[in-house]
Order: sequence, then structure tokens, then C-alpha cells
Amino acid sequence: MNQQCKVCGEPAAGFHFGAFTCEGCKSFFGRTNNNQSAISECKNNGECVINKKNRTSCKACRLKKCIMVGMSKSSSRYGRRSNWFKIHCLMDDMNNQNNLNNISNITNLNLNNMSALSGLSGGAAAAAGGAGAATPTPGAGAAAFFGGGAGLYPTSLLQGHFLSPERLLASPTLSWQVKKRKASAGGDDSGRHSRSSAEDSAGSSAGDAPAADDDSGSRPASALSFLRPPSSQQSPSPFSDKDYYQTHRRLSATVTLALPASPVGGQTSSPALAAAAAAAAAPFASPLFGPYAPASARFLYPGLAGAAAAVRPGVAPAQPGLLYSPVPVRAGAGGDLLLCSPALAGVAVEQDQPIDLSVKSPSAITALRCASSPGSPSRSPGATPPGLCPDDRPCGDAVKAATCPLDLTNKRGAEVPQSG
Amino acid sequence: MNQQCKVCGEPAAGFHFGAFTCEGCKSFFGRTNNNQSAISECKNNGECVINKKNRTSCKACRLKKCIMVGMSKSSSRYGRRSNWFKIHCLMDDMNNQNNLNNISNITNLNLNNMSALSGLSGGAAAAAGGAGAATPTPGAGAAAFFGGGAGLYPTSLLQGHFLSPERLLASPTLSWQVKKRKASAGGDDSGRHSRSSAEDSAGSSAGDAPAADDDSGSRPASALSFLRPPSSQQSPSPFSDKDYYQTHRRLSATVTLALPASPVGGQTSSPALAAAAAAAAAPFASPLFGPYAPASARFLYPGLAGAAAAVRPGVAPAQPGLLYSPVPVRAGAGGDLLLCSPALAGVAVEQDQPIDLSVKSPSAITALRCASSPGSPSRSPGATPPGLCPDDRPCGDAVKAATCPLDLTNKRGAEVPQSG
DNA sequence: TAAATAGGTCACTAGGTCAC
DNA sequence: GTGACCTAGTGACCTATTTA
Ligand SMILES: [Zn+2]
Ligand SMILES: [Zn+2]
Ligand SMILES: [Zn+2]
Ligand SMILES: [Zn+2]
Repeated sequence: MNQQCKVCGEPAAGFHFGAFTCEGCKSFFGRTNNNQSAISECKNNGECVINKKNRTSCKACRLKKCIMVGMSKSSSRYGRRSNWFKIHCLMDDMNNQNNLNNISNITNLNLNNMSALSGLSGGAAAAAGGAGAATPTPGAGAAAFFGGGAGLYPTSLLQGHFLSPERLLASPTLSWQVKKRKASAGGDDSGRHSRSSAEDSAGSSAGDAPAADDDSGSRPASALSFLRPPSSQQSPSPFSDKDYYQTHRRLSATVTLALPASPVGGQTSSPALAAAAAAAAAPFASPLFGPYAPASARFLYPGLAGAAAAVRPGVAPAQPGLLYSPVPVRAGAGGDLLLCSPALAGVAVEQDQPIDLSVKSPSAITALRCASSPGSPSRSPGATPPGLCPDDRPCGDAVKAATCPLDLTNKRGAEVPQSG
Repeated sequence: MNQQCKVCGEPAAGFHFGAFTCEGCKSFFGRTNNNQSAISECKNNGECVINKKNRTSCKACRLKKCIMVGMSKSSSRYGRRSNWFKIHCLMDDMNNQNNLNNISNITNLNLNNMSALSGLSGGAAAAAGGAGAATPTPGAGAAAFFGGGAGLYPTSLLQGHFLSPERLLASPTLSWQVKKRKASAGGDDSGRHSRSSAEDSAGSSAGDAPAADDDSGSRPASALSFLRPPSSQQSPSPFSDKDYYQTHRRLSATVTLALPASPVGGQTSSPALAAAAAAAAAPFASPLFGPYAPASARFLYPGLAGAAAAVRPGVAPAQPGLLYSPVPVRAGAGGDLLLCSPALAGVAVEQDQPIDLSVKSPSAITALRCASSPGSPSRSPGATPPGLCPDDRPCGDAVKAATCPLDLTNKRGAEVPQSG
């Protein structure tokens, strides 16, 4: 996965002090956060636009930006990131990509499929965030990418994940971090992050104040609240991955994830995530997320949960994109109700080779994209097997790409030459 | 069920080294317990307050906290936990929840039902701990939740459990572990566990001072001693589930479990637990808890024990919450008194489907809450059952009930993508 | 057999270092 | 003062064990 420094736009080295940042901004923040008084005032009325090139020119604005994007000493966190976190980041990443300039490709490539999908989704897809729409709306990007385009994600993901989640583990690396690569020439990104900050600004500084909801108006559950387990109320800071989502939702544009239509209706499908989610959710104890699957996960992929899944009353419906299943999906153990709908199961297809989530390619997105290319065991990209996703589940989108794994691993490697 | 890390407050991953802890604290303890000398001294005079955000900032205080909450290598144990253990944890969990912020919902939601119930309970409910009262009192929370609201627990629980305990086993999973979810704001637990170390302190090094008892003053049997089997006096460490109760009693705030009115009066009813307890207690040898039911179990659910149950003279009364039956309930053997009070029994209704205690939902509480929705196996998601979460709680989360079993299984969730 | 944990593995980050 | 690089931790995830 690739992330950019939320402060300057350079490829991020990791998630530092609460935000994806480059080494420079990380160090800068680490150094200056302690003694902010020491930095001189901005000579530009505090309106400097920070980018890769000028980030060192105005400390005041750089620090300000850092805070704006949510950096704080208390937001720091150690350790490995959960797969859910990674996936979320990936989604977000996709979303950003789409909003910028990749969308066009996606749209062009998969418009047809998207339409098909939306149709399958019972029209929910279209309703939810505009997946399938020709004009990408912020937030709709992810949906379009993941859920909308049949060819956008590796079929293997769906297939393998849905049926045998454990397959996902076959390829261990699921990292979100970006492989550091040489930044592309400067110009293009400056514009980008300046707006990204906008999104994040909310999460910001000060403290992760409760932050006004950008979406839901009144109900406690914000637009992305479904990502949070019902029980959890509010998390103060993005200390944990879980928290991250909470905070990050403000940072990221609305991530509209379409999921397979659930009985409840109104959901759209989100194949890519669905795949991962499926792995985790469907057989909730799947090795990929297995025991570690966040409680909220169940609420993430209702469609995956199956027909039995119900929309979270009063909350999900409001949310255009993501839906979650109020019905806990049980792992393995038999006695419980069948949480996984047949539909899902149907979608899944046995696969011969182990699925690799690793994206050896430069960016996960690229990987996903590449995945669209045919090759899969059997399914041609263009043709969506009717049988697979009766209700249009992601399935349709299924992609193929058995060999194009999604690597969420943060290979921080030193600069990796990269192209797009 | 949901538990929080006793050290930092993050959602717990399980019961590690003698306490509920998150993965981080578990690893930390495992790593540092061996070479405590290696950790640097606290720079804050050893008074750091450990929470999710700052837990990595002071190893000395983190370790201290670990020890304070009862962690020790000797306290570790492998294997599945008994259902009694789980139930106890659930109770505690409920209690915590109530003390924090869930009580309001509960109260609001089920005030009516509670009233009804209290009526059934012979009015004892209202008297005992304020169940049904608009203002939740700490400790009364659990009572209100479990015992107060008729609609708060899945009817199925009562039905199935009371009538045919073995039904409980139908759905095997009864786990206590929490699926990781967003922790509530920190702070709440710090005060509490600081006094818990008592029993394990033995194992600790540095310091865990003997730790003053918070409850029992002089007499051997402390206020919560009923949790301990009569015969066993002191157990060195919470190695076994039974031992856990003993130790845990100090860790947990007063667990106020309302039980069906007993002749003694003053008890409230606690359907949810009652159900479970009934399964175990009524036919004490029920498969659910059967052979594993700790001796102490009999003292846990007096109400369940039935009219015959008497309050432990002199002790229970003092204890605001838990009541126990001085009269040992016999397992298996049929001769025991009718443990289920008529009132409760009346509630019970034959049920077609096997009862599942599993809560596929994120938290048992949530499950219970959701369960409140009356039986409807088929609840439409969109509709928020009046009883559920009128105030839009996650409850809404309410997941669905009939199918919303109580899952005490430990689904160790991981970072949950969450929004806030 | 299933559920649950101690330990181990290793992805990741806060800090520190030091050539610029 | 910067930021590429290192290192000591940290903690998510996995697996071998253990217990109900
Ligand atoms: Zn930067
Ligand atoms: Zn400036
Ligand atoms: Zn912890
Ligand atoms: Zn300290």
C-alpha cells in the first residue's frame, strides 16, 4: 500500500504520531512538538501551503499542518498494525487515488461491470455513494474501485477469501505501509495533499476532540460509525488501530464501501474489501483476521455475513455506503445460526493455489488493478458468472488474479523506484 | 463479552497471567516480568496513570500496574475456561458497563419492563439496588440490566435456560472473551484494580505491597467471600477458574446481581444471569456448567436457588450487590429444592429452537441488550425495536435477538476499524 | 473437540544518531 | 535544523498446549 505524508505529500514512511508521514515530518514533529514556542512565526500570515518542496521553509506552518492532520504525541502507537487497519488504509488509499486521477481509468475500465454490479446489488450500489456512476464523488471512489469494478480486484481474493479465508494467510504479508520510493517529480502532489489536509483537519490536533461529525447529523453513530463495534462508544485518540478508524474517518474522505446487498437492502457490494472481510467475517474465525477480527468487523460486511445479516437499526440505513451486520457472524462453531448466507458461499469458489494478499507490486492499488487482468483460474474478467453472486454480490466483481497478491506489508524499503 | 485491559483500559484480548489484558500488556508483562531490573525507573515518582495512550511511556509504572491488577507468571493458565468463570466475567462486565455510561440506556429502554418485572418479583426488584430506578447507582447497574428489564435479555435465554438448561448446550459457545472493540475512555478502571493485587502479590516483585483488602476486614470471610467455595479458604493464585472468582472479587467493583425475590427479600431478579445460573444451578449438573460448576457457584445466584435460598446471614446484606445462597445447591441429584422461583418460571416459555448463549455480537452486553427485543426471530433491521435502543445506542446494535445468542466465547477481536 | 492462553514471530514505530 | 538510518521496543497475529 502506498500512503503519502499527510503533511507534505511525500511518500509516507509510516504512521507516526497519529498520521501517515514521511521521515522528515516525523522527525520534525518529534523535535518541535516539545518546544513549539521555539519556532519562529510564519511570515506569511500562517497561510503557507506545505508541500514536499517547501516544507522546511516555514516551521510554523509545517507544525500547524502536522497538528491539523492529527499528529500528537499521544496519538502515537507502536507495534504491528492490524489487518483491518491495513485494509481500511487500503480503502482509503484507493479512495484517494480515485479522487485524483486514477478514477478515470477505473471508470473507463469497469464502467460496464460496475453497472452490472449495481444492478446486482439491487440498485443499492448506485444509491450508495454513486458507485457505478460515471462521475466519481468523493468517497464513492473506493466503492467504485472495490465494489464497482468487476475487474478491479483479484478474483482470487474473493474466491479464495470467501471460501477459504485461510488462504489469505498463505501469503503472510498484509501490510499497509508504503514502500518508500523515490517521490515522483514534484508538481502533482502539492495540489493533492493540500486538500487531504482538509479532510483530516477535523481529526486534528487539538486533540482529537470529539470532532464534529462530518456526516451523520444527529445520531451518535457517525457515517463511519458502523466501523465501530456497537458497544464501543468513543475512543479518545487514534491510538489503536480501532481508534485510528475513528479518527481517520475525518481525515479520509467518505469511504463509501458498497457491500453486497443484504436482505435488508440498500447495501452495495464491495468485492475487494468484501473478500478480506469475508475471510474475516464469513468464517469469522478465519486465519486472516480470525480471532483477531474486530468486533466491529461484523458490522462492516453485512453482505458477507449473509442473508441473515440485518442492518443495524437506525444507523446503517442512514449510512450510504458501509453497512454492517448486526448479526454477529460466528466463527467455526457449529451450533449457531447460519450466519453466512448461502449467497456468499456461493460466491466463493475453490481455488487451487493459495491466495496471496501481498502486492509485490509497488502499490496495493496497482496490485489490485493489475489483478483485474485475467488469468484467473477460470474466470474471464469480463464475464461475470451469473451463478456466483446471485444477488450481485461482489462476486461479480470478482476478479481474478490469482497470482497478483495484495501486499499490505509495509516494506519501508529504501526508496523504491516507482512509477505510478 | 467484553472486558477491558485492567492495565491500560483497552479492550482485552483475554485473561493473561491472571488478569484481563490487551495483547500489548500481555506481551509487555511477559517480556519484562523476567527482567524487571532492566526497566528504567519512573521519572514521575512512580505515579504515572497508565492508560491506553501512555502505556508505553513509563515501563516501570506499567509493570507496576500489571502487578497491581494481579498479573504474575504463576497466575497463568491454559485452556478453556469454565462457564462459571465466563458468567462471572460477564457480570463484572455488565457492572462496569453500567457504571460507565450504559446504564442510562438500559434504564431508559426498559423502565417499563423493569417495572413489570419488579412486579413479578414481588416488588423486591425495586427495593434491591434501585433496579428500575431512573438513576443508576453503581452496582445497581448490573441488576437493572440483568434483572430489571424484562426485555433486556433474550427471552430465549430464560425460556430455554429455565426450562431446559441442556438447551444451552445446544449452542456450545459460551465464551467470555471479548472481541476487541473500542474501549471506552480510559480512566474508569484505574482506581479499581489498583487494589486488586492482593492475592497474587505474592508472585510479584517489586512492589506490590500486600495491598489492603478493600472488603473483608477481619473475619475470614470477606464481603465477597461467598464467591469462594466454602471449603476452600484461600487459594494462592487465580490459577483455576474457581480461584479466579476469589481473586477477582477485589478487582471488580461490586457486582450487583439482582435475583428473583427470595423469601429473604431485598433481591432483585436477574433474568439473564438467572438463565445461565438456572441452567447450572437448577439441575446443578446441567451440561452447561455441570461438572465444572465451582462450588462457589451456589453462592452466586441465590435467587435462582429459589425460595428456599436464604441470604447468608450477616454478610450478604452488607454487600450491596451480590447475594449468595448459604444453602448449597446440589448438583445433579434431583432432591434439591425448586431452584427456580415461580415468577421466573412463569417467564419461561417453551422454545422451539435451541438456545444459544453465544453472542455473536461484539459484546455480551450488546447481545443482551439486543436480546431485549422480544423474541422475534425475525426482526427487521430497519426497525428499531422499542425496547432496544431507543436512544440509538449501539445497541441498536442490537442485533437481533432470537438469533442473538449470548456468546461468551472469547473472540479475540483485533483492531477494529472504527469510526467514531 | 472446542475454547483459550503462553510464547514466539515479526511488522511497525518512537527515538537516537549523524552526515549534510 | 534536516532527514535517512538504526535500534529497542511494541503489539497484532500465529501456534503449540492445555483444559472444559
Ligand atoms: Zn512529510
Ligand atoms: Zn507559514
Ligand atoms: Zn493493556
Ligand atoms: Zn511512571
